[in-house]
Amino acid sequence: MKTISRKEEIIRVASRLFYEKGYKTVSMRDIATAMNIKAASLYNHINGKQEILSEIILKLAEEFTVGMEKVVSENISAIEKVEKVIEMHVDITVNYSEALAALNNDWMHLEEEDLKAFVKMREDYEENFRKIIKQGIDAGEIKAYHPEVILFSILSTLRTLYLWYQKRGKIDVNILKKDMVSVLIKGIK
Amino acid sequence: MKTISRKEEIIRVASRLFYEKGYKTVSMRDIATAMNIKAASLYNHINGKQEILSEIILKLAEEFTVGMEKVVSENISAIEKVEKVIEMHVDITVNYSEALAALNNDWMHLEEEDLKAFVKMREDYEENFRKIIKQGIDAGEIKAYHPEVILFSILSTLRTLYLWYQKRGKIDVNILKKDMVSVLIKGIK
DNA sequence: TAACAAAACTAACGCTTGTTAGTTTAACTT
DNA sequence: AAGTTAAACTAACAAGCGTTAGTTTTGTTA
Repeated sequence: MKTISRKEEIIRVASRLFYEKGYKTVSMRDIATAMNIKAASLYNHINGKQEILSEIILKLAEEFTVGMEKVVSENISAIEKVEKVIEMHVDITVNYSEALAALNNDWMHLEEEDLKAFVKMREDYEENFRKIIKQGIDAGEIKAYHPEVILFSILSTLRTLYLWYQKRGKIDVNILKKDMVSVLIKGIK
Repeated sequence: MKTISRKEEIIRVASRLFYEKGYKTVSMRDIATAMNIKAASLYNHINGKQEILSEIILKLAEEFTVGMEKVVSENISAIEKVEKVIEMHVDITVNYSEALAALNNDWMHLEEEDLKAFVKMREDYEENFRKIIKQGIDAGEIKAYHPEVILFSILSTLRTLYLWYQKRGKIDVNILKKDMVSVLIKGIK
């Protein structure tokens, strides 16, 4: 039986607050109050505010990186790869919709080491996506728009999905996947 | 000859800093330092930090509202209306790319009155856009996906455009408009 | 040049921030 | 029941925050 540790609980509560108000606006006292303890008690479980942020963001970034690498290595067409990427985004969004806010809005508040690691992962991710699209265009599966514009359009939608997923009553995952694939793929095929 | 007032200069400098680090992270001393003056001097021109934020956001929101109402009132097809909306977004993005960061990321830090006004404008805007899409579906001009999914997909892309416009060397406005219309419209038509 | 207004300055305020040190309580293990 | 450890507590710190009051500098007009 897996019980969640106090540290994990702090991170979960912090994610929710960061989602609502942003990293800089949420104080350690805010997080503590939400857990019915005092701010100083948090330090029995974590090293500081900064650590909470990097745990949230880097763990998620890892998830995206691993997912993307898996898709890239599969022996399927470019369009199918794009579909898989979309489905991965939907899966992660559904499971971590609150943590995604920090990744999207507060990554610039990471410190030196972590910031560099995050930016690297992000760039690699985009580069992998870009390659898939180019490969699809070369194979004649995807319309020959500027790859950059296609990449931007799809990624923008996927990255903002967590906002809409929260706002409108958490639709069924499979329906959501189907809708996203439809709207995002049909336009470029 | 129109010279910009000191107040306008403060707002311009603040916009740039908010774009880079976010409203909460930027202090009045940061803004002052960027202008080579002391923080207290800012108060000769503005009433407070909060006023800077609301001037930035509400002025932009007004711009969107007016633009949308103009499009809605035109006697053209739904698809043409969507095109006009996309072009309006591109125009505003090009002219106010830094101020757009505050509107997108820091609107929740507005206070009571201003916050209510902003949310109202935003909702009205989305509702107008939604109506255009539904009208297009009814007229058979737009594919019969869920209107909400189409709305979300297009708006996400447009709202994030300011990030990409800054990152990749400020492309020519007309080319950008053409690309955006292509990618966003062809998928739903 | 004297007068005036605009816009800078210094100094300080009350408050909140993240974090630490040291102590007490609560919950298991033996 | 005694001992041990995890996790809470109180109290305080140094630094940074937005803002105010009062003063000095700067630049323009009479």
